[in-house]
Formats: sequence, C-alpha cells, structure tokens
Amino acid sequence: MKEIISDFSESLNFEFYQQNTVDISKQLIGKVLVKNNPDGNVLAGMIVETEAYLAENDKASHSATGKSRRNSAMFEHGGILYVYKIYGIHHCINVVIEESGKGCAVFIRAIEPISGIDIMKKNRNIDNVNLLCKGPGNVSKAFDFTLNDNYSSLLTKELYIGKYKEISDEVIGNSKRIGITKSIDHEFRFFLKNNPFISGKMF
DNA sequence: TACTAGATTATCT
DNA sequence: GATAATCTAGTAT
Repeated sequence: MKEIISDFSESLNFEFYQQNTVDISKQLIGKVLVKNNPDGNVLAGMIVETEAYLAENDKASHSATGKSRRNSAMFEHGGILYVYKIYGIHHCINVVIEESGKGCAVFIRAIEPISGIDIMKKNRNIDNVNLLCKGPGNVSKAFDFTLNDNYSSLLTKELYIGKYKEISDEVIGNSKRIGITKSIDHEFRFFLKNNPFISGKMF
C-alpha cells in the first residue's frame, strides 16, 4: 500500500538551489524529501532540522580547504546530493547549493517520517518513530543513503525535495551548529520549534 | 538528567 | 598516522 504524500510537480527546481545557502537552509524546513526506491518503496519525510555550510569564511565547511576527492560534489552546481562517511560508521547527507565551483551545502540533520515508515524501521532496526531520522547519521540510515548516492540529482522523480507545508518565520528557531570544532560562532542551524523529531536541544 | 567512552574507516596530511 | 558535520550504551549524579 503506497501513500502518495507529494507530487513531483511540486518539486523544487534547479533555480531554487542556486540561491543563497543560508536562506535555502531555512527554506528547506518544512519541505518534504522523497526517495522512490527501485523496489517500489516510497520513503518520504519532512525536513525539520538543517545547517548551512558556506564556501567563504567558514572553517567548519568541508570546502574550506579546497576541492578534494571527498568534497568534490560540493563544488558542483546546486541541486545534487553530497554524501560522506563520518567516524567510519555513519553517512551524512547534504544538499549542494549555489553555483558550480563555490562549495556551499545544506546539511540535513533531522526529518519527520511521513511515508515508508515500516521500511525505515527495518533499516534502522528500531521501532520508535521519533528516533527514526533524529540526527544526520540516522537520517541516512533510515533512507538508506550511502556513498553510492553522492552526486545524485535532486531533480528526478526517484529523488527530489518538494513543497509540503507553509512554515512561518516565527516557528523556525536558529542556533549554533552541532558537533563541529571550527567556526563555532556562526548561527547556521535551523530547526522547527517544538518538533519532537529534531536532534539536540532547542536553543 | 548528564557525562564518557568506544565503535570503525574513508579521506586527508 | 591522525582525524572526523555521530550514535549508543553504560555509569554516575
């Protein structure tokens, strides 16, 4: 039984991803990430927590030290996925933003599951829906994103981000980014206030 | 509720 | 050889 949660006609277009990274980081809150697997399973959820990583003046960004094998996807044009592995165990997903050659991305930290919840539970091997996509490593595991998904386009029917809910500014909180050791002063983390699916604390 | 340690490997220096 | 945009389980408070 498939639940149709979003229409591909509602998907964000190429131009959307070429805009300012911090703006997009905030705008992605309340949007829906949709992944149509080849086996027919639809995985989807609302983005509830993001962080912006910039090309300039941001030592925490992977692009800060220039292009390398790992971060090369970040230097593509906006609208593709940048996936990397961290601590040898977890995958983390980013949405590449802005024009080719810059090195900007939005880090997806947490998602509220909407569709394909049984598959996500199986992928995570847990039963608590609130924990399914809490934290970047868990998002990747629930959606089964791996290094193979690096460079994937977000402009296809198989994988895209679509409009979902209108979110007003006052329910979006922002704070310092989590888990980094450099440029810790920037307040580039955005989240949906009082949402039980976000990671970390709400301050 | 809060802190700490340990897991584990692609990538970078 | 060292590091890392993390997560979880365990112990302490």
